Amino acid sequence: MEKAAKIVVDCPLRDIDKTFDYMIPPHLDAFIEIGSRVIVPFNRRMVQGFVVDIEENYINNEKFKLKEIDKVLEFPSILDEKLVKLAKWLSFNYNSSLFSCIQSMLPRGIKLQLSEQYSLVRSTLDSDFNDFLSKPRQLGDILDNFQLTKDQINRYLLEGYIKKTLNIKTVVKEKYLQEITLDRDIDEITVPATALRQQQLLELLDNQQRLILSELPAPLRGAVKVFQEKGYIKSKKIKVYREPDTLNLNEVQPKELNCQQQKIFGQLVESIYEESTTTFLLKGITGSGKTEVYLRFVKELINNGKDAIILVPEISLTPMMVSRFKERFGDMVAVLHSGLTEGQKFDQWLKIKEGKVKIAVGARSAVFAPFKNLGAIIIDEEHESTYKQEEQPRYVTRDVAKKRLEQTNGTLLLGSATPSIESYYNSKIGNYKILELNERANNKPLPNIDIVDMREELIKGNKSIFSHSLHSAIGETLGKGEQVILFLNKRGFSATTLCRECGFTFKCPNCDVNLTSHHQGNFLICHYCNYSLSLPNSCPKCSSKHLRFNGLGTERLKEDIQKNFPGAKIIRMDNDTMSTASSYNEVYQNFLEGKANVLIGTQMIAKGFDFPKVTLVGIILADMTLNFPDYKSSEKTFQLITQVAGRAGRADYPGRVILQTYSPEHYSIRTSSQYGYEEFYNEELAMRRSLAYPPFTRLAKIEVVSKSENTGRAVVREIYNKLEEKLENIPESIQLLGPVVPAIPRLKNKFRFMIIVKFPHKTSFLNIINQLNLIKFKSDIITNIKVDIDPATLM
DNA sequence: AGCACGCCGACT
DNA sequence: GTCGGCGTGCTC
Repeated sequence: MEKAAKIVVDCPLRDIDKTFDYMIPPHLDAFIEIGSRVIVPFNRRMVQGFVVDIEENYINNEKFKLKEIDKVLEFPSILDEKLVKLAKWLSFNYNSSLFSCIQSMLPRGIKLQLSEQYSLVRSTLDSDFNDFLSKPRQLGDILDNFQLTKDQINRYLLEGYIKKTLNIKTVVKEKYLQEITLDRDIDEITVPATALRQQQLLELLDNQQRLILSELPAPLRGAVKVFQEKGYIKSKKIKVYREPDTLNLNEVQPKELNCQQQKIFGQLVESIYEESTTTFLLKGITGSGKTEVYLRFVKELINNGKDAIILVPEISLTPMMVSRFKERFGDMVAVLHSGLTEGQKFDQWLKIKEGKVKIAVGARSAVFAPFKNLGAIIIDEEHESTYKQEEQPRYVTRDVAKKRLEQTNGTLLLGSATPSIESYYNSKIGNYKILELNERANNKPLPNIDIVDMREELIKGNKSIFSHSLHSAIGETLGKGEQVILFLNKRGFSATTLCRECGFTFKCPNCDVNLTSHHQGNFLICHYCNYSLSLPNSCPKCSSKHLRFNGLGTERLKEDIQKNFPGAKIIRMDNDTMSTASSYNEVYQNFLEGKANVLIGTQMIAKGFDFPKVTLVGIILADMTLNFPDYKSSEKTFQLITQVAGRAGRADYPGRVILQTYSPEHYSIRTSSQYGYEEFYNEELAMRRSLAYPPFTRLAKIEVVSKSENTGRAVVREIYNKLEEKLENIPESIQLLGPVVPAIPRLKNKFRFMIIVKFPHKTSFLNIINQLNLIKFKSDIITNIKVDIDPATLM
């Protein structure tokens, strides 16, 4: 009786989701489990792989003998069985290769670089060759130095002159420090009176007992060497975990919970002891103290011996959340997000894996943090679209979290001031339990939102981008020494640049979009492919000199503010000004300290900011997000307005919000200005129902991207026909739409074609799409096929 | 992805 | 004849 293992190999294959079978040799049997990382021979070379299944009674076929697993890399295994199970679920549900799913669960730095080396076993007739191979050499090295062919090398191998060994290198190395301590009684050590450095070192060692070699100044390291030679000291390697920078931490006493918070806390605590998974939706207005509830809940989990994961929507928000948790839980917290260095990521992951921490705070991929006894996952700002992974595997974090928690009967806690339509609907139909916080902790009312109809301003003869009321409000606010935030969801100077005589507009040569002007209009840049061009003096088509900037971006807004309010000190915050990782924090500090009094920004200013002196928020043009050609644009607009409005009046001064729009009658704008989530939800849900959009149906987006327009069109047609044929015999109603031409048909010089599928929640569609093996429709290397299940947008 | 095989043209 | 160009096919 023999054992075999199913293994996913680290090798991109045409047959996207194939596993390969290998024998488990008896001497490795004790170390191989589901989730083990192994090295296997694969088509004349060695590759890395993961064990995803073990077959106990494998009968080896004489005709087709399986190869054996060569090495096991870690024991206990790098992934546990539960995570492998989750990877299989991911692979099935998001039409992704099992390998890509496993990869997304591990830090990239864990990857190995394999290379083969040759060394001498017994002497050949060529003495130069013998000398050369006295130490291990790469094949390329040998071929460069000797007139040998690969065949001749292989003959040497066969005849036993040389041998091949596998060299395994990790991309990221674990970090160690040298710690030195005295190895003798201090009285036994005599240092010459002239040796100043040695005396300093001895004194330091006497005072501090242990010293870290790399922290000593260079001259003292010389003295360390002398001591080492004399045997006065011993040194020891100590493992350190690389830590990301954190904001300044203060000792913080837990805040008293108010009545609402207390009640919610009670319900969360109850769920810890339940033998099933509960999903809670915590709907709490800005400033209602959601984080304090998270902190208390996590404390309770830890007291029960469980681990917790806290997810935040983007990297810039992690430092805030991390410091809140570190203040309360000290070094029980690990941080995981893509802004860390490879080494930091690796070490933070290792700390979790080794059970050294109980809490992980991070971006979406932290949902896979390798805790053994996961008690809860908290998803803060659950409605954010950043929780959708846009690369393979294209998962929805909320659904992955739920699936993962089912393995340990853990609790899923979704928090938001403006829950996604899907989540709120789920709470209405009883899938999630709703928890509500509608009192602000400081009892301050939410700021008033005044809508200004920009059409009327135009009729009144006001052609500027500021309505009368916004203009005077900015003046007043600045006059009182208070601060203003202006929100505009478009970076750059102007949206389009056109010729006033012939109507020519500047377009990107690679994408079907207009170029956005930057740097006072001197440069034209494509926001999709970064193509840029300096603005010519005249129209390329008719040579007219009358070029005009149309539409408004943050850059021009800044210029206009400067013109209208000469005393204003302005900071701009958008993708262009946020070049480095630290700039976010810099802007935050500068504005907080009052070094500027106007903050202009795109949606990145909508979240997390807490400035006590901001009393006015201006939304320059709410229509910008509203007119996005996507079924979620109303929802996004509502959420953005609510969030941005929440930046005003956070401390002692009352705040106000002025919202400028050309469509004040739109329900997103109407309801958000009243903080009417329920009204918005009802209108939006009715719309979704009538048009058959989520949550009433599920969506899939199949996108064909090709350098050749004709190939792309042909491939999408072929897929459509095949799908149509497969769906014929299915009783459930699955709706195929397309092929659809997307809003931007050409991006980075590639043509795009889409098929949209609407399918029910209980579905066999996933089976069908997985069996279809779309890769085989791929006719050439210039055509790509992407499948996105539950996409964040249909664009 | 890599690695070998094979089939064709350019050269000793 | 044979060296090497890269198109094609396979990987338990």
